[in-house]
Amino acid sequence: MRLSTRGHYGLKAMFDLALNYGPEPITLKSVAERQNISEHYLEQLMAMLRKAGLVNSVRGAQGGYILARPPLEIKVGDIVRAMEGPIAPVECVSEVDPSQCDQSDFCITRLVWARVRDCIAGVLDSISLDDMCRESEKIEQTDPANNNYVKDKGGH
Amino acid sequence: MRLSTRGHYGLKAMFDLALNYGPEPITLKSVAERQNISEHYLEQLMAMLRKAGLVNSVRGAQGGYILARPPLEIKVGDIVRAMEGPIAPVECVSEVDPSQCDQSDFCITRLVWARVRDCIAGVLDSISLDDMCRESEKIEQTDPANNNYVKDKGGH
DNA sequence: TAAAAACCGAGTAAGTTACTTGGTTTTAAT
DNA sequence: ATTAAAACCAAGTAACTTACTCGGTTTTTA
Repeated sequence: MRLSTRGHYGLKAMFDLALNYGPEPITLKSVAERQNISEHYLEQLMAMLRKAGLVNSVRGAQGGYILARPPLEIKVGDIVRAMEGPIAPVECVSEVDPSQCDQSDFCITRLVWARVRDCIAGVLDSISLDDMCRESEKIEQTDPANNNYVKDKGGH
Repeated sequence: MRLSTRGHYGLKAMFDLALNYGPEPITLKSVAERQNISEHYLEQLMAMLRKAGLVNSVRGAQGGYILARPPLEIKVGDIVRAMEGPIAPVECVSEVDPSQCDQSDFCITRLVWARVRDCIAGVLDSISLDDMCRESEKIEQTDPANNNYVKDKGGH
């Protein structure tokens, strides 16, 4: 019942882009450094997020990545599905074309897994990147010592 | 976000033992046949369930397996934990000794995974094998054609 | 004593994961 | 025009996991 690092890192990276959301793109290198992820590996994950339409990229010097939509409009569920595929504790209750077994109509275990799937999807789809950013600000207020990976905001 | 077949088959097998719950042990062979699981593989899964204290075994001819407790006292969560380990979408929110990263105190993604973990555990721990048996009877009443893997109950 | 059953340990093919390596292409700044 | 910074791309790979199989031994009942 584990996520792979794709989903784990994918959310970290997207959250990083949300915390640093603005008009300018964020370099993959800086995300990788802040989030402590191998740069080349994160590149592959970013490609998946881009193909899923969750981030846009800007090529060339001063380029980088930006969220394709504002943080409020991106749900954790979108990210997890992009990185891990349809939510499905077992294949026969996959959100997308579940496989049928001969007893699927009467299978009680299947009903259990369907409930698990729905509860996971419910949680993931109820949390937006914006929710996470606001949560982060709350923590920052109670303990200003931690900067939560936000790019240097102070005057230059 | 997938269970392995261990959890999948493990629940099927336990549900089978619950449907056929009684004073006599059920042979692994019959469970394997009804549930369409490789006999030798199921043997290994049964060993895990036995070590977790969820089933008792009776050796020798006419032997087999019986639930260690009545179906009402066995939750799906017990079975999944026995087969798949502690519930943990990512390692750092494992139910059992979660690994710490340097930011765990302030990590927002971690809070998301903790919520996922709690919702999964909540569903799994709210369903007992007895619940599943009752659900099965309900379906049997609406459509008597399907026998839901229950051992032949008719007169001998 | 034979058969039925659980128990046990080792092997294994295929797939997945979490990367790394070594580039090419695009673009802004100089 | 050149340089450097960045995204983009394809392939390889070591380690691990999964889902089994194989070939037995031991226990117990009929």
